[in-house]
Amino acid sequence: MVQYIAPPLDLSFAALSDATRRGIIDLLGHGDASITSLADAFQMTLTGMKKHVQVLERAGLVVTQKVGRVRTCRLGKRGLKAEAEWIEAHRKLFEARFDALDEIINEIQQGGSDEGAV
Amino acid sequence: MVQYIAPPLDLSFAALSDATRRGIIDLLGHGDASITSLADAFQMTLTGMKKHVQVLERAGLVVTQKVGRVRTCRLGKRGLKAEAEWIEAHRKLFEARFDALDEIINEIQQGGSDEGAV
DNA sequence: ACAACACTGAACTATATGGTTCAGTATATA
DNA sequence: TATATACTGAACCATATAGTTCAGTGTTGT
Repeated sequence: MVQYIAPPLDLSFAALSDATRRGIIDLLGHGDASITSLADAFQMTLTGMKKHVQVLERAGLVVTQKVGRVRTCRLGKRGLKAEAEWIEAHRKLFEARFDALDEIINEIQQGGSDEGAV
Repeated sequence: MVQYIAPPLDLSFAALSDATRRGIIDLLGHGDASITSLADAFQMTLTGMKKHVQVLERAGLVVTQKVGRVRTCRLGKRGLKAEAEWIEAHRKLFEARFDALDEIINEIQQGGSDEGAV
């Protein structure tokens, strides 16, 4: 069994940081597509589109397969699980932080000038 | 009322694509911090850390405030809502896509020639 | 055989990132 | 007042991105 090194979040978040690439994922969500059709859809040269697809591929978000002269792109099995998990975990941190702040504000408003050192 | 243009997902995903910056968010989730303390934590020059914080600030993920000579960084109120929403919506697309594939595979298998090509 | 098609690779541009050093400015402290 | 602290800005470096053009290669259709 070949060990699959999961592309780190670096690659997937970087891949998602471009609107064209998010659009590609969007489009592939509704059906597989060739490089040419993607290039048409986003008004871009074939070469330019190929680079975007490569970025998505490196991130594991898209897989491609060449049959004859056509390379077909589809969403990767990996999905967005790891990314969703990171975001959710940290969303909780954000909220916890604001709850802590609210407490401090409440304490200050109570009138007690005790150091709100959080 | 000043119109606040929400930083697009481009900026936040790009901000999250670096492990150091994800680490900063992690750290700020447990308490506010100065540039110096962050630079220490990540073994980096002050100037380098300041750039990271600026990237996070532009993305709206972190806010800073300078008091005296110390700039304190904390998590931004904006949170990760928009990012979570994008990820979740597209996670569903990924899964729907695989369900569609499974159906096709089932159909093929009904017909006999079982190419396990997935 | 030959033209059209789909992709690929190299090379080039402009800009951004991730980091540094070095030289400041402003603030706190002894 | 002098010194240390905390940050800031400019300049530099190497690499990556986002895009292009141009010149191929290999495949399909007539």
